[in-house]
Amino acid sequence: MKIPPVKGTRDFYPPDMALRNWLIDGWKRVSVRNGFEEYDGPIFEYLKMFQLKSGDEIVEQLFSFEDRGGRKLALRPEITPTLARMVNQQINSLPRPIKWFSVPRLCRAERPQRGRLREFFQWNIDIIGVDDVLADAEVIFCALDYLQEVGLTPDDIVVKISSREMLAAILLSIGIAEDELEPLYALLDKRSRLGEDTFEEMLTKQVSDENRRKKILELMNAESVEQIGDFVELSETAKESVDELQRLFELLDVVGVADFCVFDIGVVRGLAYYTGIVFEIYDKASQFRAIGGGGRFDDLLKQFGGPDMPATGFGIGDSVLEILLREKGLLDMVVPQKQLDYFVAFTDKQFFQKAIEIMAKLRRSGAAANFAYKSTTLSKQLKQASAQNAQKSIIIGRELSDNNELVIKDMATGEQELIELNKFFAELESESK
RNA sequence: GUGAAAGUAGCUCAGCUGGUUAGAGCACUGGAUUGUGGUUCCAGGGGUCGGGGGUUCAAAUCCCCUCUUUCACCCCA
Repeated sequence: MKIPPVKGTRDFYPPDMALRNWLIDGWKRVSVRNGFEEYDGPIFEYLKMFQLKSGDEIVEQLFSFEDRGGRKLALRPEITPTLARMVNQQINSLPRPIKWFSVPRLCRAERPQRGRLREFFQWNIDIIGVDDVLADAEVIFCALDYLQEVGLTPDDIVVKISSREMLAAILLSIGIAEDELEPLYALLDKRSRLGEDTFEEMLTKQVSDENRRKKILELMNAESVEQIGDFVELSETAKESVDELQRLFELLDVVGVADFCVFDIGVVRGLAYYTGIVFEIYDKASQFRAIGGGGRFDDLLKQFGGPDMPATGFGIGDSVLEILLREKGLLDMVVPQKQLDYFVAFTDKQFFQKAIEIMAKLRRSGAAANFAYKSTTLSKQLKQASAQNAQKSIIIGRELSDNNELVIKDMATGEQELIELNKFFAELESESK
């Protein structure tokens, strides 16, 4: 019986695995140089943890199950609730600010499509305990630090930034009721995809007052933070949020990533727990779905039974990123599959034992070494050496039996040199130290 | 979850107005090459044509169901 792979999952063959590791190693390296420490949690949690604060969207996409003790569990669709749980558990002993990152494997029971799978990896970084917008700037910088490192430029990607807090303050100040906010967020989020007429039509359904409607439509035209005040009169709280956004853009300019960043009032985000600054990263042509996104979730820790502590962070998934990088040609030269330092070949059966002895010695001293299982011609063995990307081949033959010498062949240049056996290993030892 | 299109070798695809043992390129294995590889040449393995059912003398080809993928909704990594 042939069993197919499960819908929306991927098999990682060695070349795929090499790429995945390259991607994830990059995430980790950049996280560390930005001052973040790695953490991880379990791949499943109590179902109710995700039902609590993530919002309906995520809950609908949960893979959930019951264990033998009747516990209702779910595979994690995101790691932020786990982060909140973990931080809360040790909050009194953790030095602030808490700057943590993780590369969790996540599962969501969505309908699979290009760039959207049922199992994927996500790079998350979070700063907990800093309410200053400086933390939001740092988080955005960190994401862009990585994206730039892999070769993406402002011509390729854009970070769209807004503030939920500001949007709420403005909407409230023009007379929108508190309970009307959520559905309105959803509509505003969709605006760019709907087209002007449809958007106005749907807005009319939600906001009956024509005056308010007009103000919202005007507000949508704001192309920069500075312009917002031109379209609507700002309340005191709205003004504070606008100032905060303005400061964020100044900071992004100071750290040199302003070229990537734009203000976009349409960015609201689906997860329910976002409170302040929110952002999403897209390819410039808007050809693919969002590469990543994030924002402030100042209430989450408290909602999970912890202290009132501000937090901000982002997530970037592996699948859209990979599609984008491939399209931009940035994966072409990446990722050598197999890196072998030495391939040990022998010219005659009589040298076989010596060959595996030397191969074992190479491995013990830290070099990656392989050899041919079958005793075949030297030609065949060198062919294998090439196929395995060996940097050098060691040929064991009469030179060894006559003069105790190895033939070292550089596979890139084809050049060969003779070196005395003990001298070779002495040099190898000193290199590894 | 809703709507639409596609599924032929490991990969990219040809064949499809139904008709002899289903093809190519790349990849893979072996040989040409008895002490020198990445090139070339030759040969070989590999497919119940996504799966199941139906129509027919005859199905990769037509019909139905199902699975998977892709696209659009939905939403976002």
